[in-house]
Amino acid sequence: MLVTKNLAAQIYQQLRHELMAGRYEPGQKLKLRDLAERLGVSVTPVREALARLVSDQALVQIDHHSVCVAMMDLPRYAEVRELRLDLEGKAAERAAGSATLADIGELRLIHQRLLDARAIGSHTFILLENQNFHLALCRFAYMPVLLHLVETLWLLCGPLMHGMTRWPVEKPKQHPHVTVMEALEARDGALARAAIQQDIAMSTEALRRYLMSHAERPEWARRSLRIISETVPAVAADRRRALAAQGGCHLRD
Amino acid sequence: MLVTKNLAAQIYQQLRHELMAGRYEPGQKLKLRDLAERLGVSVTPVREALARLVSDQALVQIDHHSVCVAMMDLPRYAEVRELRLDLEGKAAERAAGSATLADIGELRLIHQRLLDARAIGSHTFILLENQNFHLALCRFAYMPVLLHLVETLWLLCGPLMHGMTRWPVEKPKQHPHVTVMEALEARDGALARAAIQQDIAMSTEALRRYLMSHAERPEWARRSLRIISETVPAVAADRRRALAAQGGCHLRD
DNA sequence: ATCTGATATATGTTATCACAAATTTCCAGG
DNA sequence: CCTGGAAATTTGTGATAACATATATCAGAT
Repeated sequence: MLVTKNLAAQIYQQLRHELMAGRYEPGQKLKLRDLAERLGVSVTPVREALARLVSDQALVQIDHHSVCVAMMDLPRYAEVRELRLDLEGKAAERAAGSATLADIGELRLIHQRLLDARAIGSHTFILLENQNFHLALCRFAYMPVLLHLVETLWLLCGPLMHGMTRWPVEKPKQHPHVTVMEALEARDGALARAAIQQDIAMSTEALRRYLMSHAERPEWARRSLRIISETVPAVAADRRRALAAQGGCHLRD
Repeated sequence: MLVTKNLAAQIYQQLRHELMAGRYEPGQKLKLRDLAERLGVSVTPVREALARLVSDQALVQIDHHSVCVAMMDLPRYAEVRELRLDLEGKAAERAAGSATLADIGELRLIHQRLLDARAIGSHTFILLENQNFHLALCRFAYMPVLLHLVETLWLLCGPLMHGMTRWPVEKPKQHPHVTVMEALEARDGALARAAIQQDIAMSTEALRRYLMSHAERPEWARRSLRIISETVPAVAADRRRALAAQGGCHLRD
């Protein structure tokens, strides 16, 4: 088994993690040669990595030639929140039936690290371990496609955390994560769903307030909010024409 | 306004549409120079396009150096089906409140083309217009993130349609699409959701049977089913170490 | 002093080349 | 005829160069 993948994949992973960790500012332009120089490689693999992140919608094409970190406004964030409630709720419910004891142990470890990070006041690590907890929970549902969708959502709102210095210190009787883990042990799907949804609702409220206070953005970056779909309706006609021209044949080697 | 985007983006769009239309066989290897020659360009933009499709999980890295069309087995397809029921159901419900008369008119046009295609027995166009209907419905919910997720799911199961020559000729009193459009006019979200879910359930049943009859796949392609997540747990430790090494500083220019 | 236009710099795009790794081909040996 | 291994071909990877376009800089005119 080879541990080192190609350069482009490594760079993609690194940028993806940095994006999810909120290390780039929304609207920030990413320059090819700058990144290449910083990473000590040529522009070719960097281009490939950026292209993949555009596909992930973590970056957006701003004007046919330069890319920037995706922006988010209030309506879009509300949408991400709603979808996270649905999808992570479903994952939690499913995980209650599929998570092994080892899985639950891993969740406990992650949550302990989260508590440690909170104890020393490290916001970076609080964010990171919180993300780890949510993604691990989705992993333990053993639904790879669902996990992919949830990762997409986390990647989307990662840049929002940029510059975030406070994390809500919830004061319920018990941290929702603990309730989730108890529910998994008890194989109580409904409780697991409710608990993770409460956690999402609480933590996203903080981000929502943060987003409202930073509502104004660079004027040119506003456009990135309009980019919504890869299959634009305008090309549908051309698609049909192209398909008709080529008939029903398949492009097998 | 410039109509021509760069080569890599054009190729990405073309391959994406071809994938969604089922013009490639699951497990089929895609060779860089073959594609480049067929498209009349050099390998560089093709590489970028393929990289994006790997991010979309429409293609998978098979052994660190070659990519093939993503495979799907029965459990994974069940997952896609379940997620489609949820997400497209939500979109339909939302669209009932947000779709304009023009939007409903567009749906009617698409459905008419679907009927035309069925009349002449063109399976390619039946598939295409059916896909158009579902994606347009999601578009009219005006939830761009949700639309992106649903497109991801359609892209994932596009290759399954490869070589599909029959489409279920449902015989309910009324085509579910018609019920959807009526529900949108009546602003009845619950009905719209139920109707599109019935449509999904009916049409996916045919694909499920098709998948069962083609269960056996090239041996080496089986591996592609194991590739599930970009943020593998193994790298979590290194991530934390890297973050710690760089402190809390941000990578602003 | 400000605006305008030209030049210069920066930046994205794409083809080509050199290299490495994998696959295939083909020949020798059994 | 089959098998093993070496050579040849194929295929992906990544750097570089040439080019196009956008942005910045600066000089000159009003």
